[in-house]
Amino acid sequence: MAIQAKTRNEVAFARLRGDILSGRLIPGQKLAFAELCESYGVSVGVIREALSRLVEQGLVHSAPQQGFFVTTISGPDLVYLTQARCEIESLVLAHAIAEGNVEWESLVLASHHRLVNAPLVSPEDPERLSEEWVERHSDFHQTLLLGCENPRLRGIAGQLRDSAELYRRWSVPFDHEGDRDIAGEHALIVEAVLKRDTALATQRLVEHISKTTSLLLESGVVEGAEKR
Amino acid sequence: MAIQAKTRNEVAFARLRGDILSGRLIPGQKLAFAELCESYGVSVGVIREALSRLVEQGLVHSAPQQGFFVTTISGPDLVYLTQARCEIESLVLAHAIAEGNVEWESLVLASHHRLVNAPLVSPEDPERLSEEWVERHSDFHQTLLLGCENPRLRGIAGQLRDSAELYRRWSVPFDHEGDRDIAGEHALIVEAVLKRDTALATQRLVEHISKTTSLLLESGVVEGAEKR
DNA sequence: ATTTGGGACAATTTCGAAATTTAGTTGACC
DNA sequence: GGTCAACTAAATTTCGAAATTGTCCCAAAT
Repeated sequence: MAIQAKTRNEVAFARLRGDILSGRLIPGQKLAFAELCESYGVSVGVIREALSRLVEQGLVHSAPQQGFFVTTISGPDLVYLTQARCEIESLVLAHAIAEGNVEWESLVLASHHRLVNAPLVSPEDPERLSEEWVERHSDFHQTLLLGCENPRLRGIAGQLRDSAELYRRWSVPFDHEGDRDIAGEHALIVEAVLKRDTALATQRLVEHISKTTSLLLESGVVEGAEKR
Repeated sequence: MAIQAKTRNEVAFARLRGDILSGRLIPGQKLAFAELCESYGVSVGVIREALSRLVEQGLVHSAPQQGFFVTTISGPDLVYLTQARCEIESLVLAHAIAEGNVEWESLVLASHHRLVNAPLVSPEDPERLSEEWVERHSDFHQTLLLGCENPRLRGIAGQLRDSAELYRRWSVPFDHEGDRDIAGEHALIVEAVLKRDTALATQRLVEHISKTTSLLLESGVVEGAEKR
């Protein structure tokens, strides 16, 4: 008896979700059933169910009788998303600083250490962020908010962060203007969090989030991508 | 050729969602396929897809190989949900007051007027809120937040309000302590909103949301319902 | 030259049964 | 008398084809 605790639906959902968040499936791309069925080795019903769940998460868009597509990106949406993230992640981080215990502080330190010791750019393509760094970066920010006791607030913040992952593929690892230090920004956030300085921590988090969006908008790559 | 713009999936989803939000399907209840298929006149695949979407909305819970259930309610969850609603709806209302135009003010007045002219309790059962009032009450609160330009923030607030509908079935229309005036609370919120007094409006909104939760927790009906 | 209609093709949507798994019950054995 | 195993029954999960709908191309008419 093979150990198959997870249903085929769950694995298809997890894999589809991973393919979208990692950028292997790019915004605007059509998600055809025939192709996905063969690729994942399951029937259309399983794929439909997984896609429906992703629609509700905002990662996939469905047009009735027309199919499913990876949610498209756009400049205005990025602005809205960034505003929402700044305000809500600040709120949740404030809760975390107020409610988090020593165990949480340890987790923050640990996840930050893992992030620092990850290569920023991919070995094979120095123009793209490494998958390892993206994974640890996501973990680090999620851990920052883990001190907040309210699971509803944590869930909402995580949902917004997932949506933002759609844009990460287009982020440039190097700031060509030369005046950015991502690692330093993370370190400053950790410092303020451990000092329990809520105002300083939220301010630095907002600047960190805003900076990424500003550079992305200025690069003009979003407008180029949304034409698909 | 019959005009059927909506797929069977969409109608099943909408109807299931309505049945849950209106309390016809109560928290903890099992959602068996055979029953739903006959009731809605569709096959299992359609039901599965609709249920999967509702799972992602937090209205339905799924246990692999075991079926789907209406999300259960609990005291702790109600506390978390209320805290999240207070903080996020305040945030969105502040945006609405800052960004909303005259057209939005008109919508607020209109939806409030419709709410005032709806019967509070059901004609056949004076112990329960009327469906008409619940519908208009939901519309009123949604309209309040409609002035916020950011669709992401509006969506999050609406999502939290939907989750709170699971608890509305257990709300008592009459405050047996006798010191509550729901209609008055709504009027005060409208007044503060039209005066563009952000601090006062958000304060009154928070008190309005908190009051409902307090009465529900004090009544002890939630602990009785979650035992199912 | 543009538009309108028909028709073949491809894709999504829906169905109903087969395959798996879980829950409940009966029986045998310690 | 209690525990465990196997069997039965009911439910979920999965599949693959049928039905429906949208898309595209081409021909005919304005």
